[in-house]
Formats: sequence, structure tokens, C-alpha cells
Amino acid sequence: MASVDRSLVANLPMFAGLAPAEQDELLQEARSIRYPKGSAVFDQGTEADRFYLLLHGHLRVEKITPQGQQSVVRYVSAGELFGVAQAMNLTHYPATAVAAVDSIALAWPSSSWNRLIVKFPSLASSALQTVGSRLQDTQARVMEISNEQVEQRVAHALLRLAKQAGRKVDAGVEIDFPISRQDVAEMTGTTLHTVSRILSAWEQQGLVEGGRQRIVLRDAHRLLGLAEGEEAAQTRKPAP
Amino acid sequence: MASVDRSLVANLPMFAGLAPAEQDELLQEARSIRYPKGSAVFDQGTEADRFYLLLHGHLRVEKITPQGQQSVVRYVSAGELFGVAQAMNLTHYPATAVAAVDSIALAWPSSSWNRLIVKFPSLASSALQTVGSRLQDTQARVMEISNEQVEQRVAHALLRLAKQAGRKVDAGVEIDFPISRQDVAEMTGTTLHTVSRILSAWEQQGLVEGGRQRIVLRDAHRLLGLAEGEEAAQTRKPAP
DNA sequence: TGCCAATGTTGCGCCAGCGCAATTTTCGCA
DNA sequence: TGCGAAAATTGCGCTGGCGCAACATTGGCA
Repeated sequence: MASVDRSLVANLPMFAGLAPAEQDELLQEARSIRYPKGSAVFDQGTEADRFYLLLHGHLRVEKITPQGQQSVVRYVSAGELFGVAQAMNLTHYPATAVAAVDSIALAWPSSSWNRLIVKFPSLASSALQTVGSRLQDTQARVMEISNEQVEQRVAHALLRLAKQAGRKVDAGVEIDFPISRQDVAEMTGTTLHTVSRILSAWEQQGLVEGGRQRIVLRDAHRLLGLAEGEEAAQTRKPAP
Repeated sequence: MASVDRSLVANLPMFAGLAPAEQDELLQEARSIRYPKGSAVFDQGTEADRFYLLLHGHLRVEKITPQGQQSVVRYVSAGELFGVAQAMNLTHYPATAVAAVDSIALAWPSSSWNRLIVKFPSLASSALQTVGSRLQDTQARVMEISNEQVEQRVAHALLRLAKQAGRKVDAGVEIDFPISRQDVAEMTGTTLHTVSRILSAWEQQGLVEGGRQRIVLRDAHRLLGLAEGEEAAQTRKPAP
């Protein structure tokens, strides 16, 4: 089993309230596992035998219906708890987690969950906050899909991705992992084709810069305007 | 302060693991409050100073964007925890809860939350499960809105309402609180007009029975078929 | 009991965005 | 270095369901 140094995790909220000795104790029960890009950490429908903390990398969490329709539920960044199905009393994972880039995660056995939260109440609090903020995000998404035009939803999605996993580059802010037009479509409830058209139009206007599995936000401010419902500059005809 | 009898709540999951004396102790910190139909238990954006357990009735939880677009987030039934914003580290309520019928709820001060979960770990577990199952529901909704036709989404919504708050009547299963076409529209991300048209068509076919603020499911089985993607009987033309 | 506001119904026209398809570009890998 | 598959682009036609509008119905309340 790989040993994990306390310093890697000590400043995460989940470990914040614990004494160093307690941190070590919690870490001793965990395994550190490496997931190459493209590999699954767990699969939807399989038994939820572990819960995880992402140490490094990015995961794409996706869900598929019995009819085969797939959606991207969210992306996980380093420092986040995930796969806490046991905490919500689920016996099986409700979604699949795939490494978007080479990633490393700590894994605890689900069977330890109930014992651990008694010993480390901050773990329960962390989980509650994690799940709570996911609920907020998901509800925000429902409102976006319900009430907004596709263009606004794509703008919102990109801004959220940039906030969560943006990396400053010369041209602006780049989303720090490979993401396809298809992925964006599955996040916003639209199609690959529509996303491609929108990004092309935005590239014309200098709002974004595209590439294969690559998106750079060049003008987050104007993008925010679009997300809030302002009319795009060149995509609409002027008033007659 | 109204005193609450232990027997009202003893069989709820939240109280299941507690000794009678502990149940009383927890109850002593709560107030029982009556909310007449149409009144708000709390309003979106106000300080989250309490959390609640619904003892009797039904609440409609709604969320409104700065732009004024409103959605129905969910309905709360008796026995459910709600308003646990504090547990998710929110200082303000993210939505409004309105009594759909005359309702009664227990209210605890949010400030007691952190102390109570240390004393009663089952409270944290309950909250985690409550929030977790809401997250599952909300994610299911995202997938429905993303991937399904409006007719399927309305069918799903009605089935879910009937499951959660259905009352058996002669004609089938009636949703146990007043609900308007507008409410259904706001649950499914569509418009009042479209919902009205769909319900009218279904009524023709004997699938449902409508009325002012009233919906009865007469044929849940065929409705499930619609929700799963089968073609409606009379609403589509036969193949040429 | 009668009025009024809330709720629900329905016809009509339009358009955002989907579905399909053909083509191009790019990267991973042998 | 070259090949094959994955990703992306773009044109075209169609349609589900939205927006508008006019009207009907119903229940609560004075």
C-alpha cells in the first residue's frame, strides 16, 4: 500500500479540524491509487465499495439512462470528496467516474464510513457540505436548462468550468483538461452540432479560442453578459 | 411553545436510533408551528435561522432567478427534513417553501445544528441521506429535461408526484394537494400551455382526470409506458 | 348570491435548434 | 512517418413546442 504524506492533505477542509495524529490515523486506512487518463475509477451500477478523495487530476462523472442517453453530471477537481454513495445510503454507484487526465485518488473502504464519521465528525460535515453544494449546482442547472436559451447555457457551463478548473494562459483562461464539444453538449442538454456552431461563432467574435478537446476563454466578461441574457454581437440581426 | 408528543415522530428514520429520553430532549428544543395554505415557511434569500421537520401537510419549494424565472424545485411531504441550509454551510435559504395545504412543522434554531449533530449523530446521517436522495432526484430531473420529450417529462413528473403524495380514490390515484398546470410546467421545464394541451389529450384517452388544481392518474401503467418513451395512442399519426 | 380574479383551454404562426449527412482536421499509435 | 479513428465543422430541411391571444370556467369571498 502506498503511504500518503500528511502534508498533501492537511490544508483540505476535510482534514482541517483534525490533529496531526488523527490525520495520520485517517490516512492509514486509505490507499492511494493512480488512474491513467481514460480509465474508470468506478462504474455506474457497480457496488459502492469505496469512497474517494481526489488528490491530483480531473474526473468526468457521467450518467447513462437504460435507454442509452448519456449526460455529464459534473467534473471533479483535486481536493474533492467523491463516490460517497455509502453516505447517502446507496449500495451502488449512481454514475461512472472517468479520469479526464492522469489522476491520483485516495480510496477508503465504504465499510469504514460509519465508524469513521463517529470518530471524525468533521468527515460527516465535509460530506454534507460536498453533497449540499452539488445539490445547489445541480438545481442551478435545472433552472438553466428550463429557462435559458442554449447559447446562455453553454456560456454558463464554460464559465463554471473555468472557475472550477481554469488555468491562466496568455490568451485568457484555459480549461485545464481535455474536453470535447460532445462533453459540453452533454453538460448543457443540447447536441454536439449546436455546441460546435456556437463555439465557432464565438471564436469569430474573439470570445473564445477552440481546438481539439481544448477551450480557452478569451473574454470572460462578455461571456458572462451572454450568460445573463444579453444579445450576442454578431449572431443576431440588428433591429429593423 | 407547543409541546410535541414523542409518538408523533418516534417512527421516523431520523428518530429511529434514539432512546425515548433522547427523543424528548431533541423535541424540547423544537417549536411546532402551523402554516396555513399559501403561507411561506421561509423565503429564498432570507437568513437560514431554522431547520425543519414537516409533521403534517405538503410544501411546494420554489426557486426564482434574478431575472424572475421561477421553477418548482420539489414538494415536501410529512416526515421529511427541510430547510437544512445550515448543514450545507449556507447562511441563507436558497429557495422558498410555501404550504400547498395547511401544514404543521417542527422548527429548530439553526444555531443548534452543530451542537445537535455531535450529540445525535443520527441527525447528521439523516440529513446526509435526505440531501443525498434530493441530489439523486435532481440529477434524474436534469437527465429527463436533457434527453426526453416534453410529454415524457410530464408523465414522469406525475408518476413521481403520485408515488410521493398519491391518495387512492375510486378513479385511480389522486395527487393529494392542489397543483396547477403552471406548477407542473415549472417542474418539467415547459409552459402552462403545453401542459394543458398534454393533459387534455390524456384526458381524452382516459389516462388522467383533470380539474382545477387537481390531477387524478387513472392509468398509471400506460402513463409509465409514455414516460419510458412509448408512442401515445391517439396523439401521433400512424405510420404511412 | 353574484362578482371577480385565478385558472384552464385552445387555435395559429413561427423559429430555435435538432437530425442527418458530407467533409475536414487532428491526434494517437503502429 | 503515415494511417486510421476520433473529433470537429458546416449546410440543409424540418418540427416540437413556445409565444401570443382570445376565450371559457371555476371557486373564493364580499
